[in-house]
Amino acid sequence: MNQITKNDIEILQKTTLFLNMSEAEIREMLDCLNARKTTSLKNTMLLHYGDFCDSIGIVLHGTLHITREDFWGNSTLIAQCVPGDIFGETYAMSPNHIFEVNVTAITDSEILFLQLGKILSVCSTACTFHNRLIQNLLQAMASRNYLLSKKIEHITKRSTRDKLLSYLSNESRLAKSADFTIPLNRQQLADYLAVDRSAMSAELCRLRDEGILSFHKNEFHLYDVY
Amino acid sequence: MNQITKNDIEILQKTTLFLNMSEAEIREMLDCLNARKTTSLKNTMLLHYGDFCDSIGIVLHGTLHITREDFWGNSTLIAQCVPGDIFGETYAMSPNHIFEVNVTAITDSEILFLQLGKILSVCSTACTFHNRLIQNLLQAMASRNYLLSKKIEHITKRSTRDKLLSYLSNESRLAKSADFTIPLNRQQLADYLAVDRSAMSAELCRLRDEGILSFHKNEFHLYDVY
DNA sequence: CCTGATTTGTTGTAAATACAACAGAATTGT
DNA sequence: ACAATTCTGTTGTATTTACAACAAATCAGG
Repeated sequence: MNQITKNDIEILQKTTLFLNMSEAEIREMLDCLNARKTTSLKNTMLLHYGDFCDSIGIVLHGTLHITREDFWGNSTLIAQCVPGDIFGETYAMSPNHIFEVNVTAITDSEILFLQLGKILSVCSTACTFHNRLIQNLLQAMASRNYLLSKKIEHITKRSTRDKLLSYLSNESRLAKSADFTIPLNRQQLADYLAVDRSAMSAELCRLRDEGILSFHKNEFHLYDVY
Repeated sequence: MNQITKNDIEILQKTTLFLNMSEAEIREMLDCLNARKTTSLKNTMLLHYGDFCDSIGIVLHGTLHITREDFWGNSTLIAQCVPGDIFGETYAMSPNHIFEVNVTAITDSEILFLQLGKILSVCSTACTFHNRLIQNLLQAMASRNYLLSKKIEHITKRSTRDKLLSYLSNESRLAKSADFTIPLNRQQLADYLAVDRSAMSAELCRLRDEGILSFHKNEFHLYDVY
């Protein structure tokens, strides 16, 4: 079993799950959660489709790719996980605990696994932070849910134009202002909205020319016209 | 305060949250969760963007529409809720508890609200089913998460063809067979994949003609060709 | 069995999008 | 300051998709 370092703890302290807990508190929790720290070398698959999985993973170092293969064997990237990210909680919470994606380390990586069953049952040592942890886990899942719903909302729109307006409208709302800065560059935005970058770029300019919005780099402004 | 009827309990018993609990157990829980049953008349908005919301809703009767308005005031349907469905858990679990969508009763409806804070803190009466409820809530959120992720996976594909193959490939996997029946008709599938029905129908036939799959009504078969 | 309603497939056309290739702007590292 | 690299916008073309309108098939009820 690998030792959990002070550095690891610092990473955990930045995760939703252990936010604002002290090192001592976290170490107590890890004990209680039957934490296992594992290492995966570059380009090795650490979790496979069909694996039994009752634990959630937290990336400590490195980068993981979550992928899925279709009927014909074509692989698609679903998510990329970097230090601090949680993965597998959906499958760990599913009734049969069967993992339905592949997880591959694309660099040498360290991952911490926490046994979810231990989180759910009140632990015998009745550690003080148990409730906090449950609350944090629920919050993390709610937050993921929120992000997924938002993405679906944008991506479901039929045209590139409507996808852009849906996304920008939401960013404006977040900023509570018609002026706002988006955190994605053009390529990232195109990937997020599942459209072609150059076509999207052209559409943005059309929206600008029609006086619906204006932008300079990543700063946008929406005009209240109708 | 409206009375919770035996009929209401029967609906609750079919929800993920209270699955397999007895009437007595549920009534004890409801007390502990500060449950409020409310009535909404047809076409009234019962929750608004910006409302404070620390409770999750369960539909007992009627139909609700969850919608969102964009910057310019255009409204989009996000989800439809029918008896047994849970809603609002994402916002109830968010840090600031601010509701970001609108909920409208489109028929006369009855809704049960459960105060989420009560779920999270171990209740003073230490009711036996508290842990079960937390576990069920986590499972419900995981399950929603799973569905959202799946949808994103399909819908992110650039062409109608790839969306179809992604969806059908997954259904085949669920059925553990190259033969399977899908639970959606053509219009529903088109809506789910965010494409035009007739274009999708045409694409399905093209896939059939190319020998990639075959179908009869909602029964499909995928061919293992390359 | 018949009728009307619903679902599914078909086709042509207009519109939107992807794709490819490139030019200019901005950024980074030296 | 310069070169190399990345990012963004532009344009033309081929492809894909939406849309509309309709035909065929299927379904539901009387």
